[in-house]
Amino acid sequence: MSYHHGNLRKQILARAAEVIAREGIEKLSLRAIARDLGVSHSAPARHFKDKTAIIEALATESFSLLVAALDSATEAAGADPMSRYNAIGKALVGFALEHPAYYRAMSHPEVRTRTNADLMAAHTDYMTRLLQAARKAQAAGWLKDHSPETAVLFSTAAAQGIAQMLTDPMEKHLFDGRTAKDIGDEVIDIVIAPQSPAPAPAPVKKQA
Amino acid sequence: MSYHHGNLRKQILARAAEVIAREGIEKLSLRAIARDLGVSHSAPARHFKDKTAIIEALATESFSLLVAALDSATEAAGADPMSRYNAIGKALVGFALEHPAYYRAMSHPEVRTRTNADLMAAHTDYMTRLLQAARKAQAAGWLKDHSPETAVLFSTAAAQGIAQMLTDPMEKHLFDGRTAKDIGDEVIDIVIAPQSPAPAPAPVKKQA
DNA sequence: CGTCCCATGTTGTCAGCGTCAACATATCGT
DNA sequence: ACGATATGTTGACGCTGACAACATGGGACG
Repeated sequence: MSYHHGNLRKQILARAAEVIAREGIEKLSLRAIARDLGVSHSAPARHFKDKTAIIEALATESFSLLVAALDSATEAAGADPMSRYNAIGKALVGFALEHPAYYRAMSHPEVRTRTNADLMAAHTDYMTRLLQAARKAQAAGWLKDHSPETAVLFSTAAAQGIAQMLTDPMEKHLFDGRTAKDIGDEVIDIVIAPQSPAPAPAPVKKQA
Repeated sequence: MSYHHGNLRKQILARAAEVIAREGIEKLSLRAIARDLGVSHSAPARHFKDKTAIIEALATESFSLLVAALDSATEAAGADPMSRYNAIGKALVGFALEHPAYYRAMSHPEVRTRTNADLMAAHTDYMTRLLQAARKAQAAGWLKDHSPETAVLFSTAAAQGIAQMLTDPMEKHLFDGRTAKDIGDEVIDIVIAPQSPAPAPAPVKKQA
């Protein structure tokens, strides 16, 4: 009971995520969080050296969650390399729609200029998986004439861009009655077809 | 001479643009701007009701500049509809790279939730042109099976996404020595081919 | 030419913020 | 049992955006 709070750090992150989701990342206030948690105004300082550190922690956590989500989506997509990369794209958009706070934390410009080791590691892990999956999709015929870097830039640009537009109040008029998720999926199918083309020339030969 | 400053409004916008370009939109401070312009701390209030109003004004201005840039790029691209839409994409990325302050103002979340009439009009004007150009590109064969809204969402998502990634310190490792502009152009060429395919069937007939 | 209005700029104040330093207390290893 | 240390508190500082009350000077209009 207590004076000591227990797991303040975790609760700060949770509360911060709520606020970001509901009111936007701009409105985040250390003091408001402290008040909400019934703790003194500078208690959070023991856990986060400054305000950005909270967003940074959220972003790091977010990369892990995202990688996990991508992994499970990839696995569920079967063996076809293009299906798998397509599933990654859809999972990325889905993640952004379902966890807006985490997603915004990841793309916050303040975070992107910081060189925190944990954060960078999480980001590298994420990027590495993307590059690997993209390479395999290229081997199956997708964007064969481009470097893997370009392929990843194009596809993540499209995925991140559509995620942003689908959560942008100013672009709602383009929805035309459809749900954000449906539009996202359709756009991802343009970026990379949902399955590899048939091997083409020779008639069917090897088959299970 | 003067107590009255003259064109404070214009200078505020100019100074704000500088600050945003150099230090990011987060660091914008009304009082700092006032100091820089040698004016009292609440002089800006006569011209902008609050801080966001400055960003809003910048965003509105930005949409106009962007539309102008897209128009001239379109014109320079000739008559082919796909060439024209391709040029729009490249011009959009170029604009983002050349005028980061304006571009960031346009995409600032705070601005996107505001329903300022001027801003909405500028945005609608922008979107209308995109839709028109996209429709013509579709008539020439691009993304024929999708609605114009989907086509615009996909292409602007990709363009905005790549613009963001190209200005993101955390993704520099994907550049591989190339310039941002070159990568942007390559990505846009993936989004929409730089010219319409030959009409296919009949051999060459009409020619100058 | 006079005078009044109002756009523009100033001064002063307020509450809220992030950060820091100095202090208090609980928890844990020994 | 006790002392180190992690965690929380209190108080202060300078900054911020916003507002209200006031000052000034240029332009409209007689």
